[in-house]
Order: sequence, then C-alpha cells, then structure tokens
Amino acid sequence: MSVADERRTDTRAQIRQVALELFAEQGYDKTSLREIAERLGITKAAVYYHFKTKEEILTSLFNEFFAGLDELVAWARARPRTAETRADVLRRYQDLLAGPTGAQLIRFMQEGQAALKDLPAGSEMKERFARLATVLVPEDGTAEQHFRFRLAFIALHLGAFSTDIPADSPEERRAAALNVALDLAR
Amino acid sequence: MSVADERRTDTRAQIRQVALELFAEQGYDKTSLREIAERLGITKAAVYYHFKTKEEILTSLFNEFFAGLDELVAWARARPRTAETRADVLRRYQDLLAGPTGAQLIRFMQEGQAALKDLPAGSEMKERFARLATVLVPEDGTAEQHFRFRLAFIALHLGAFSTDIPADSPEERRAAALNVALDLAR
DNA sequence: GTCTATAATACGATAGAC
DNA sequence: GTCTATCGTATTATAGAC
Repeated sequence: MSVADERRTDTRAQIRQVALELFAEQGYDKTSLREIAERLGITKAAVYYHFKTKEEILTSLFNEFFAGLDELVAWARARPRTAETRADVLRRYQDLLAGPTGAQLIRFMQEGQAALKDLPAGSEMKERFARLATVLVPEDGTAEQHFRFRLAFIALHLGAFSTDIPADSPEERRAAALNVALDLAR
Repeated sequence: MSVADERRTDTRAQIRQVALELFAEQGYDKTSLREIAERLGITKAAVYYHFKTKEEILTSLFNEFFAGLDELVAWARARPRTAETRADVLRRYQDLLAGPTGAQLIRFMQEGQAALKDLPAGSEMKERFARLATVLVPEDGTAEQHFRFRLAFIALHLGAFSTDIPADSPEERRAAALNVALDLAR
C-alpha cells in the first residue's frame, strides 16, 4: 500500500488530528472548517462528508478522552476513600494526559472553557470531574479541601502542556506537577 | 440632576460595565457589539461613537486592572524576597480582585485565555505575571516552586468567581482560597 | 450623541455535478 | 470522496442624516 493510498483512506482520522491541533492552539471558535480543510489540501465540503457538523468533530475528540476518564472513575469508586487512592487517581490521570491526544485536548479545555460552556461536551466533562470529586473528597469535605483537589488536577494540566513554566525537560515538568498535585491532595 | 440626565452622560461607562459582564459570562469572541448595544437600548453605531473598535473596550477594561497590578509589582520589588512578602502579595492581590471589576475581569481572563492569546492585552497580562514571578520566586527556583506559585494565583482566581466550589458564602470561599494559596507559596 | 443604512467579509452548512 | 457554487446569517466597521 503506497503512502498516497494510505492517505486516501484515513481522511477522517487526519481531520480529527488537524482539528485537535488547531483547537488546542487557537481555540474552537477561532478555528474554521476552511482552515482545517486547507491544511489537508481538501475543501470545506469534503470535511462535511466525514462530519455532519463542526461540533461533531469536537465530540468525536472528547469521546475518546471520556472513555479513559470513565474507566478511572469506576476504578476510583471501587476503592476506599483514602489518601492513597487519591494519590493513585492523580497518577493514573496524569498517565491519561500522556496519551496521544490527552495533552492537546486538555490544553484546549483548560484555555478555552468559555467556548465549551454551552456545548454538551463541556457539560459532560464538568460532570465527570464532579463525579471524581464526589468519590475522592471526604463526605464532609471543607471548601478548602475542594479547592486543593481541584487545583491538583489543574497542576497536572499545566504540567502536560504549559510551556511557560521553566523546566529542563517535559519529563521534569510533569514530575514537578505531580509532586505539587500529590501535596495538594494529601 | 435627574436619573435620566445621569444616564445620558455616562453611556461610555455603561458600555464598559455591560461589556465586562458579557465578556465574563460568555467570553470576548461570543459577545457582539450588537448584544452590548441592545442591552443598553442603543444601536451598534452609538457604541462606535464611544469606542473606535471592539478591542478598545477590552483594552480600557484591562488598563484599569493593570494600574493596580503595576502598583503591586512595584511594592513587591521594594521588599525582601521572603515568605512573608509572598504572603503579603497574595493578600494584596486578593484585595485587588475584590474590587468592582476585578472578579469579572479575572473570570474572563481565566476562562477565555484562548480568546486573549493574540491580543495585546493578553500578552501584557502575561508579562505582568511573569514580572511578579521574577520578584517572588527565588533566583534558583525549582520548577516545582514555579508551579506552586502559579497555582497560588489560580486559587485566588477561582475563589473570586468560581461558583461550583461548595462554600457557605463568598467570604468563606475567598478565605479558603487564600488559605490554599498561602500554603502553596509557603 | 444617536440614528438608519450599508459595505465588506467570514462563517457554518447544503445542493448537485463528477 | 471530493469538487464548485451558493445560501443564509452573522460579524466588525463606516457613511451620512438628524
């Protein structure tokens, strides 16, 4: 199978990939279907053959992440609400972010919350995090504990993509982020 | 001076106020000048009399906040790089957020970073925070310390507007946020 | 200082040929 | 599966009357 043949068959996958890149870089609203199409050397109409709407591209990207996140929630539920579980969840969540699309998707989510606000994908993501919080924060958790937990996840997010935090390598940045997250969820 | 007379003279101020509300609620891009005008019972063209461009409204809002932030940076610079200074800076920063426009502006900034990315106001804000970091983080600061410092500010931001963190009152929420921030910058 | 009217442009989405 | 062409709608911004 030649390179050209391969390219021909997975236009849909390429659209997803390019869209994710652009969404992460410049946000959902600012990324037009024309721009996505141009990067692939096709037309807007061709994109519409593979996805019924622009939002469907987004949904398709989020669903992949949701699958991993749901697994994590289920895993957490089956465990005691201890400090050790919290630490394990954070470690596993960071592994999830290290996946192929994780970092870009989460950057897009972290920096473009406003754009996601009215979209189903946005509410679904929020729901998942709320579920995680319910499982992990003590029943009578104080506001402070909720803050700490929420910030722990933000720490991991920043560790996954934030370039303007000085670190010698991406690995060191992720390690530092995990340390802070673990301390917050302590 | 009647209420009607007062209203007549400060249309510019009203535009700023309504724009800030809408920017915070739904983001910069999604807020149109038509929407701003409609809320005030005037037309789009009338808005253009008071502001040359949409971006100028944004700039005008940010400049107010920058003034307070610059004061804080100057104050911090004149102090020793100690844990006590860091704590004082966080406390003063929270006071800044408690100002009339602070919380809305910061919500808009925190949730709509993607929209601000290519705007001068966005880079200026980033610059200010970088300056604050330079003053407060030790010269040989580790990546972990940078994370902690950055998260301390995010904690205060969430404390200023985030409604989905359970707390009995806004005051309690802010107090909890400050506690976490102080712990992070310890 | 506010209006009506409109220019110029971009967007998401569709129709129909090939 | 991809194309050209287009529809309908929104946007920022401007011109000129009042």
